[in-house]
Amino acid sequence: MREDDSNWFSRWEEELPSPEELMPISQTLITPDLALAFDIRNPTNNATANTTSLMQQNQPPPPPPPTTTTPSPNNPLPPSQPNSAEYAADSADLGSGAAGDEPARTLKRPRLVWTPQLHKRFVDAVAHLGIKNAVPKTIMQLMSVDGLTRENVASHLQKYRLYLKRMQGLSSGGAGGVNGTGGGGGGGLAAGSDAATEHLFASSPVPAHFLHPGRPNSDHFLPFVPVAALQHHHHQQQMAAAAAAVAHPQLQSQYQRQMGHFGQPPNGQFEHTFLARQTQQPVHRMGAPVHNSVPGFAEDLESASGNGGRKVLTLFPTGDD
DNA sequence: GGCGAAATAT
DNA sequence: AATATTTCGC
Repeated sequence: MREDDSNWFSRWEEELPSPEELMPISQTLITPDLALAFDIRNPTNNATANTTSLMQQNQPPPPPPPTTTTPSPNNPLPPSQPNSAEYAADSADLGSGAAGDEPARTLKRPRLVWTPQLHKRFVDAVAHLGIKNAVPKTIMQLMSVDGLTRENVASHLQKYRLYLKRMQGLSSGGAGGVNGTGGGGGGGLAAGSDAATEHLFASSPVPAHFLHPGRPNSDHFLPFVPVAALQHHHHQQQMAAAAAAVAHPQLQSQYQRQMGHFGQPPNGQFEHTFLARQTQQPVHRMGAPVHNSVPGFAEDLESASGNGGRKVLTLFPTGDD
């Protein structure tokens, strides 16, 4: 594993664009697409920007093993392949036409789509941190998913906690009907109010100790190794750029330029090429270097039951989710 | 300023 | 419906 890491890292290093390319003018420290991907607001900011470029245009290289607060992480989350966050194309920047002139300032990140993969990584992270240390910031760091913000995690975490709470109620108390919905959990789930949540959350197993508020996690082992963890590394910054590009067609040219740079040709499945109702997309399927066994992920366009027309994109691993 | 929970917005 | 954002108390 370690070898692999250094391996991809070397290549990653080699193929880095020259600083000049990424830093054309004094003010722009990073390319717009990267800025977008990293949630870095408009470089036209004053103050901090002009000091000394602490900011790097480079992706924070290999996920720094957060040995900080981790209790005794014998096996920290597999740094493996930090999934890139996928975004739904919301855009539709109607009306104001802000996109034209003053882009960066009013630019909004696209909505994060919590794919089962992403959620799984989330769960793994929480599992390894232990409930106590599992706060948005640390979770986010552990996940090391590019483009993922603290708020993304916080929002998701909030939902997830509610989910866990419900599960607890069902598994332990039960009888009294702690929740008004009363209905099933784990498998059946009839709860009307927040049944929808189930689908996503049910896609990843909930580590046992999550359900027991009492004791600290005695076992911090991976429930199971995520398929993505087996091999394939690199590709991260491309993903980030790509994700951004999905929602912002105008950036595509730059995005492609980037792709040219890192130029990892598409040979994988995985990370579907997902585009909302954008007019057209240049074939941008970047793949993980999925080699032999890894089945990868299949794409599934499923129209939600009772939901006319709306396409829900569900990434599901053909392996073990 | 981060966290968490609830309310509210998109 | 699924996320994001805001608000508020800590």
